[in-house]
Amino acid sequence: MITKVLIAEDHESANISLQKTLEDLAIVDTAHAYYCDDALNKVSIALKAGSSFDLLITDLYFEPDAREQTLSGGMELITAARKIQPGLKILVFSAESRPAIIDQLYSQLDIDGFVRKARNDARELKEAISEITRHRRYFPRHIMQLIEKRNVYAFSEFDIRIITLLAQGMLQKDIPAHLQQNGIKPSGLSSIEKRLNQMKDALGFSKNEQLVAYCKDLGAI
Amino acid sequence: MITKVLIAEDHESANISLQKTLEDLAIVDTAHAYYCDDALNKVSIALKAGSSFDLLITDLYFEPDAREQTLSGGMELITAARKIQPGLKILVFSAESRPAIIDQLYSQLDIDGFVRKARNDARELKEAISEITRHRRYFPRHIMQLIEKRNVYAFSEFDIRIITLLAQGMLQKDIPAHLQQNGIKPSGLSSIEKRLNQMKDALGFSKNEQLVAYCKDLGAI
DNA sequence: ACTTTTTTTATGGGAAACCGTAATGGGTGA
DNA sequence: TCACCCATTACGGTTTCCCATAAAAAAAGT
Repeated sequence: MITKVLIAEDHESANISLQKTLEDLAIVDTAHAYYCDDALNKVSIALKAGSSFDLLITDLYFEPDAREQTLSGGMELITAARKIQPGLKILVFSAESRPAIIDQLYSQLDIDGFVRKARNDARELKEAISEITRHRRYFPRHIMQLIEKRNVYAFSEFDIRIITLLAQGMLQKDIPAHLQQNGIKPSGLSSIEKRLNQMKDALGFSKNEQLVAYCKDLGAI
Repeated sequence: MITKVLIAEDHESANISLQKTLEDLAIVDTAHAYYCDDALNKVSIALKAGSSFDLLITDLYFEPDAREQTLSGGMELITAARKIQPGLKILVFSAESRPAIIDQLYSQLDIDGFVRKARNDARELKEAISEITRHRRYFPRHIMQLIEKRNVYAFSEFDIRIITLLAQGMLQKDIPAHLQQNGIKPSGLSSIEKRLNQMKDALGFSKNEQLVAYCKDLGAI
């Protein structure tokens, strides 16, 4: 059963609606954190006091301000929180829509649910919490579709590296030297051209600009 | 005095927190619209019934779904609503942070206030409504700073057009023909090169890929 | 150990992009 | 009308990219 919930969210308004939604579910034991570091602290303190949180609802991106933070965002918070309390359930509530990012949350950070800030987000939040209470993960169909849409082409580390360098303005002809310096191989110019051609071919593109735009949309770079 | 408020916002959660915030201000006569067209309808109906709204709180961007809409977003809604009820006060509540857009809201659409979905947005909403009640416009300092901080390059329609075409894979040398077909001038290849160079120079870039990536990050394309 | 296959790297010709300069054309004022 | 200014366009040389082919290296198979 989920009774004690921590909300990590910098937007005051989102915080308010989350609290209201939890009230509707008869969950009244809630704590709020407007900064990642605060959130981690509260998890730690509650754990030591023997009254640990059952669920952490967190955003992904926190706007930086004057207060210096060690945790840069929701992903780091999730990793850090799970480190000190492995069983903690985690529900991400964010406006993020890029498939690569959401996929990473499920596959690498092993979160229990993701609700996108969108049309019916309050209703979805209730569904998600209800699922998590039953020790199930929340995988709504439209989120799955979003993730699967990514499987058009599977970018490798190498692919991303090349496209990132291009997006940063590096000349194609200068990439081999850069790869060699970082001990990455293959590093030949022909290999880079070949890889780019394969990607463009698979996606029906003809120019590198298209690859950059596509990867930006996906959140791959 | 502001007593009757219409909220146009597709996010259920944002809607909830707005309602809560208005309740705190003892404003209980509120209506909600999850679509722009609905919002305009409600403004129109209330006006005809002699019980018009005092204030419209609206988001800028509404996610398209199955329901076909004539109004594409908050900006069009504002224009349309002011057309049928010129005196309507308008407060924009959005995550938008691009200076050029916010500036446009104040200077062209003549809105009464803008609150960005951010850290202290609920508090700011109360301040804004309080100001608007006194028939003053809400121009907090940090919003003004955002607008004035226009050191970032202001892309023109022409710029965006060119970069969009590049991101879609069109060859630079083929762009002049395309522009001529659409009756856009200048259309010379040199003019396009010049514009691209100006943009790259202003942003410290050297390659078109950087421009594409930058515009994707900005949401300009 | 040797051959076969695959991957990586090198090379050269042609296309596109880049960059400076010159020519063209349209508007403004004397 | 003419001269002038500005924006736009045209042109030529250089660099980078693109693409096909060949050589070299590495991996796999016998």
